[in-house]
Amino acid sequence: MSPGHRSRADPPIRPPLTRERIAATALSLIDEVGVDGCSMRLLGSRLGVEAMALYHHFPGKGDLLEAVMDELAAEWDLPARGTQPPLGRLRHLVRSYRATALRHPRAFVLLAARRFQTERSLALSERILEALADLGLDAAESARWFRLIGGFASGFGMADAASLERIDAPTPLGMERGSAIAPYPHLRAVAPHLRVDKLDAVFEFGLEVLFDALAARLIGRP
Amino acid sequence: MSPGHRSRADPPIRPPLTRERIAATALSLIDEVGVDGCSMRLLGSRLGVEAMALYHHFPGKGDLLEAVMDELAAEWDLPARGTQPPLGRLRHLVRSYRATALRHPRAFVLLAARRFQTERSLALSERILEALADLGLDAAESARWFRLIGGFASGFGMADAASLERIDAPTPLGMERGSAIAPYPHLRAVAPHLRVDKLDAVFEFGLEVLFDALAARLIGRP
DNA sequence: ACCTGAACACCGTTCAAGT
DNA sequence: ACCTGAACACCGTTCAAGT
Repeated sequence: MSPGHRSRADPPIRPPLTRERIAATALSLIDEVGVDGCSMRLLGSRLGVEAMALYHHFPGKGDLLEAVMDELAAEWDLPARGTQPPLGRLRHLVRSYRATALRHPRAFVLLAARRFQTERSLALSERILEALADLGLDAAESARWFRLIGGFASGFGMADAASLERIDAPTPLGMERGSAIAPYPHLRAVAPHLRVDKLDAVFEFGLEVLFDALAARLIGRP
Repeated sequence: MSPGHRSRADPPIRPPLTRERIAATALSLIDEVGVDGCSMRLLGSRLGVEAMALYHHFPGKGDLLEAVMDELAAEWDLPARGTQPPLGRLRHLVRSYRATALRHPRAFVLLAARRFQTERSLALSERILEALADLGLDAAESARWFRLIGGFASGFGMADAASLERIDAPTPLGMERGSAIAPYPHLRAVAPHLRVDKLDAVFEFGLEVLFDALAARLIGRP
């Protein structure tokens, strides 16, 4: 027998349990069953381990979910300062953030609803503020635009996630079905333009409005 | 003894259990302990009743939370069509929606994260679309502005709610404490302008940017 | 150091029974 | 019709025990 031989009594081989592997598995489990459906016990079984083993890598479920948020943040693309002018970088950062809602509609609520202080999330904020500073905004103006852009990206992402949820969800469709909105003529007229296939165009329109307004306020500055 | 006499064996008097009273109590319980802390058992005990009694008024917890959302919606003020010009009505509607985040920071996440199809929520959407139509926008343009304004209001409200949460929460403060943001110079510089006492000013700035942009695109229309 | 098994104090929900 | 009590199938988490 070769030196690598495993007898019948050996436990089955599996990749070692690490924070990274746990968080990545948790994210794909949330993609399947949602945040509420992602229990420590179910996650453990996905990893071939008892639920309690997870507590050797995370103090509690809150910390695990924070690691999942960092997993989302790892997908962001943060362009370096020299590669593009500030407005282009801003556009790129906002698109990158919103793309998370399209890829992980069920996990996106974590970003919007929970405090969020990982290295990568702070890095995104720093890049946005850096771009605003490069445009010549002072700290008070940057704070205003930061919250405006952030509110837009977060609110838009939530709406995207909700729209994508509905596609294969068994829940009542609401707007897409005529029934609930029947007494509301304006809702009826606008509903076709809020469909899932229009999400990108509507998002790009909002981005354009915001950045046009920002650019307009920069005219005549040193 | 008077006809209204109650013998020692009578159960204690309490207001009758109705959907309305259950939903209102659930909202104030969520204000105290958050959505996750609002269990059917705890809510029942607040109402002087076993948890299972609630299932005679709501098919499940999801329906109860929808009634809580309608309770939030009942606080909105929807101005009638004749009282103000369309832009003034829009401003009023967005302020009214965002005010919910200030009054009920722990409940606000329900509005942002859950599908939401009560009469009152549809009425708010209809009023917003009515104002946009009164400005002369067609259905496709209305859909774009509806999502832009909605994303702004929703995203901003979530940020407000998160800021208010932090005040008496035992969770780490992050930005307000210097430690986590120490390596990020722009975050450090901007943090003082993101404090809770600046929320209103920052919100009004965003509102002004959005409505200026909207008004600018209406110039020269019939 | 890493994982298991049993246990504790909770959940939402079902169901038969009470009044 | 409205509410209770017991029960079921789950939770997150603690802790002593295994290797």
